[in-house]
Amino acid sequence: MDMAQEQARTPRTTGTRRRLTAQDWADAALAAMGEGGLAAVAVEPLAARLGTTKGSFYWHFANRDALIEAALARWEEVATEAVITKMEAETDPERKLRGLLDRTTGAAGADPLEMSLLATAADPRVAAALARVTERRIGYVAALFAELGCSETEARRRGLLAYSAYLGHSQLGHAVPQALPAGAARTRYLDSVIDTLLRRA
Amino acid sequence: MDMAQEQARTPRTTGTRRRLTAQDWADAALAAMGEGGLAAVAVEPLAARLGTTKGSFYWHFANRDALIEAALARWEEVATEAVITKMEAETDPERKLRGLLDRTTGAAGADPLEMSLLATAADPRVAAALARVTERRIGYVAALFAELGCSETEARRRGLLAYSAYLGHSQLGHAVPQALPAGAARTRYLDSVIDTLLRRA
DNA sequence: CCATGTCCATACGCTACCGTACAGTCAAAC
DNA sequence: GTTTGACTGTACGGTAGCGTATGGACATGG
Repeated sequence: MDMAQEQARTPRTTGTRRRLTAQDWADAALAAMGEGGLAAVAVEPLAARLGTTKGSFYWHFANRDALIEAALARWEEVATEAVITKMEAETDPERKLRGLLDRTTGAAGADPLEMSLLATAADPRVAAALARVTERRIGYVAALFAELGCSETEARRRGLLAYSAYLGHSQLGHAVPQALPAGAARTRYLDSVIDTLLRRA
Repeated sequence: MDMAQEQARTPRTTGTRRRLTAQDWADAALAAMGEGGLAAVAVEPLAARLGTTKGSFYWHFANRDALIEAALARWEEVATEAVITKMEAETDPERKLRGLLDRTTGAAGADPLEMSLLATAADPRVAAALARVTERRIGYVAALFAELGCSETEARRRGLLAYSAYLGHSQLGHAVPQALPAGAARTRYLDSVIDTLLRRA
């Protein structure tokens, strides 16, 4: 998700050259990670991209690891709630599900950052963040199925299947987009998926 | 998947210290990639792991890129057909599907190498290999649904959904295994998934 | 106007890895 | 037994990135 929303958090020194905050670095780290994986979270390249130098970085962080940790914390805080809270405008659970699927399989659905994180689960910090976010999401979807009349275990099953399908779809959108239907076919496909998931709810 | 099957391809010098082939390097590269991603495909560490030195490597390959290319080619050749050919023992398409799901969501389902490759789709060579393998697999599953009486487009849709679910499941198995049911619950879950995917076939 | 604390720039040493050069080894062919 | 060619070891130079040290710059409060 959309980072860099509140840009005027520091007094914002007149107009010469703005000073950076730790969050600026964390956001840049997430962006880099989305593009080139964890390995791309490298201090010097990031500094270049931010138009500054390592001197700045090592003021805000003890080392590269601290940056990674901060970036993960920021992601965790933002990644889950972003979509879910937007969905809460709707009340009908079926429409919520549909909205979720639409939103998460759209352009932003193939979020390269999440793909990177999933591929970096060997790192225990990443794994921990992923575990929390995943549980939150699956739980949310399962709750929707429960609202639609499924038993607890059935709701969990369907939530898991739905979330798996979403993850796989994202992977495909990211790595093999030509395998996915586009345009009108995409809509028909999503309809059919919803239909399959909801049948005999 | 399972490499190093034919180990006696070279005359296999008596018993002192065996010499390496290009394939040995390619297999080692795939192994390393499964563990640490593309970045872990590094000549010197691989040499150490193989108990040799760079001198050997640069005899067999022009450079690191050539190794990566060879490793991808080897993966592509092996990854798709392995499971599919095993499935062909069965004749009933529904049982084939079930077998596929069982096999691919088992222990080997969370193949870290595939996860790594999916995360490295930014590399055009990786993307090309993935595209071919993915198309082959989805096509195969879609053909099964067609055998079960689906129309062409419906079969493709279900094949895509099934493959997406498989990919997502693999991701979860790899990154957040505790989110997946285990033991008997796993069997019940897979049953329910098959059931969902096949309904009104 | 100076002092102080915050933030950044620059220079440095260190390590890991890439790729090259070249000398050495060792089995097989003759 | 020598030669030959496939293979390996070692030493070297180059680059990228980490982390440290230290000296500014610059705003703000005294």
